[in-house]
Amino acid sequence: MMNIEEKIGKAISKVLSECYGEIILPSTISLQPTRKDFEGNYTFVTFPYTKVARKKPEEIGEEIGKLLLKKESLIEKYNVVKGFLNLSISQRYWIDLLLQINKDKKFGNLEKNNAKVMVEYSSPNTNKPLHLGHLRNNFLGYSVAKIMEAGGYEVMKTNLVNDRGIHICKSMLAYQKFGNREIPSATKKGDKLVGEYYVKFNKEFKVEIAKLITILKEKYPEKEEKEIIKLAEQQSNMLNEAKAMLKKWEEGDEEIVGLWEKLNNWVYEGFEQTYKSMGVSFDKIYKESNTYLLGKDIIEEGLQKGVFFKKQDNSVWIDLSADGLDEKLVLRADGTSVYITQDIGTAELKFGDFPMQKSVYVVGNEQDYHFKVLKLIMKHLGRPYAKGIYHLSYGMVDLPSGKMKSREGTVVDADDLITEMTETASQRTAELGKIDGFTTEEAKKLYHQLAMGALKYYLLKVDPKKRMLFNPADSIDFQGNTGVYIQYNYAKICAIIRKAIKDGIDYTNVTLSGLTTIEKTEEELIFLLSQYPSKVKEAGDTYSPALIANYAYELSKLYSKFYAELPIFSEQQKEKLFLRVLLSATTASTIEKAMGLLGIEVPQRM
RNA sequence: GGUUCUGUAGCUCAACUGGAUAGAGCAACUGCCUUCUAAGCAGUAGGUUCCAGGUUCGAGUCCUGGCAGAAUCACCA
Repeated sequence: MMNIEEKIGKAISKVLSECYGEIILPSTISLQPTRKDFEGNYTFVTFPYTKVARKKPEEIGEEIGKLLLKKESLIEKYNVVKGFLNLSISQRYWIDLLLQINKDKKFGNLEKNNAKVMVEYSSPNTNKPLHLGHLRNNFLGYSVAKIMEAGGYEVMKTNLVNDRGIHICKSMLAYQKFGNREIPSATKKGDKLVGEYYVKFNKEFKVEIAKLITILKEKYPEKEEKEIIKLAEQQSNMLNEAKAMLKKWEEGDEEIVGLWEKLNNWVYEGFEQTYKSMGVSFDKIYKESNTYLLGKDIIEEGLQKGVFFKKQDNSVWIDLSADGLDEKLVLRADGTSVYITQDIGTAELKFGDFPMQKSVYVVGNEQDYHFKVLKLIMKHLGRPYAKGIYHLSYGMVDLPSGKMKSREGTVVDADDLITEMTETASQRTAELGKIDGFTTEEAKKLYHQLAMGALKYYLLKVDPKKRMLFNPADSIDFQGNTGVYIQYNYAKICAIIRKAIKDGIDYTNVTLSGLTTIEKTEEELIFLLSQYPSKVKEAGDTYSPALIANYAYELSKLYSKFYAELPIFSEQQKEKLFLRVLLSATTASTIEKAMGLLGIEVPQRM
């Protein structure tokens, strides 16, 4: 099926070339949907051609419009307002288009493009539970993966777990000191338990540091605050013990590794539950404990290639001043890795596992610099996948009180938030008296769907790179521009379909051959439905679930208008009735697909 | 201080990549449940798109210079 926009574009380009003797490529022609307040479906802007044509924009519009009317049978009418040529497509075209869309089972799934993309997201630390910021990350990552899949890519979702390092040792140490053999329970998941010990460490550490600072200040009244703090940290038993623990872990000390495995497994079990309730999943999990030594061989390679250079102290650097950045350390003087060393190695590992054209990293915007550097380094090393590295950078979710700090325990916990939302969904549903005929199981499922719908939509409808404010005091809305609104429209359509089936209306095999005119709202709805594939493409090209979210809302809103405006089952003309049921069904399946790309389930009833 | 990102209605966000009179939701106000689900529909009100220049037929969008906020510029990850 040839895209109508392409078709019109070609026709316009031909007509333009004929009239004004200059070759104008179809690709340069911009065709836009006509604004609501004007008659027509597509608008062609004639301003840019005044120079070539040596005519007024209105005249060009008239001239082109007249010729198009003659040459392109799909175009039925036109009108010109200033430099805008508005074209009306025949209503029969829209009816045929709807029939086509409905038959196309893969509508919205773009053709396979034989390219692979890896999406890394979530990437939690095993010393603290998942919080609101992770929710944004996980929903974004999962959704982008889905969108790329629909865009024709072969997708691999990965999760790089940060399961080692000094921060992990901190919770291990606190557990060792104060744990009393506590184990996870029904009321306290493993990740929560370990997270508590991380907070405990920091609390104790703070007390110790405060004491040390007082003593040191007396001892060295001449020293500056900064120096005192540094000294205090050097003398801190807590910190030194944690460091010693890390060293033992790296040496493979049995007891420490055992403790590490025990705590981490608790955390994984906890995460597993949270991921499940979030509805996200991964195809492959990488652990930093396996990757943290990678990358050194590539540093060696880079040295030989002259991409990197050694300083006198033997530390290895890359000079990125030609790229507008500065020098960056890639290996310490003692030969140990830094963060970027591992990421270089991991990038290579990933490409070996899954030779992808694109590699998406869903990571917060505080790491913009890091990923810029990573991409440049891979480029200088001549890696084929360097070009495809894309940092999907998203803004932090702030609280009214400011930034969330796990260290101090001032975070909105993911599990708590989900529970709370489910609670709200249950209350709202009860208030509206909408649980008639639901079993307890079904009701429970619905509450979860609604809660997650509201939450995911809330986090995904905003442009990823914008930071957002979350106020726990006013809960996430269930009315207006929300996930629940979209789910509600879907459920309403499901009721229509159920009724149609019950009444024996077979709308799936109709030709609607007697129908020549449709209502304005119906036309608009078909038009919007036809836009779905290009939205999928655009969302994939820009890695933006927000586009899909906004589309799903617009579609629901327009359907809602249609639903209120036009009768379905009381319609006397049979073919109109069929058309409306068909339109409803197509809208429902498109809503379901779009929401699926966001990772949001839609209920049959609510 | 350098770099990057952000700034649109009281609040939360859009705006088809430079197009027509900048659109939605929340909050406020007015109607609409005896008709397919009112978690809804229709409407009213709300704007110097941070400021100042520039580019052109045309700027929220592009360029320059400011202002405000955030992140980053760690041999932390």
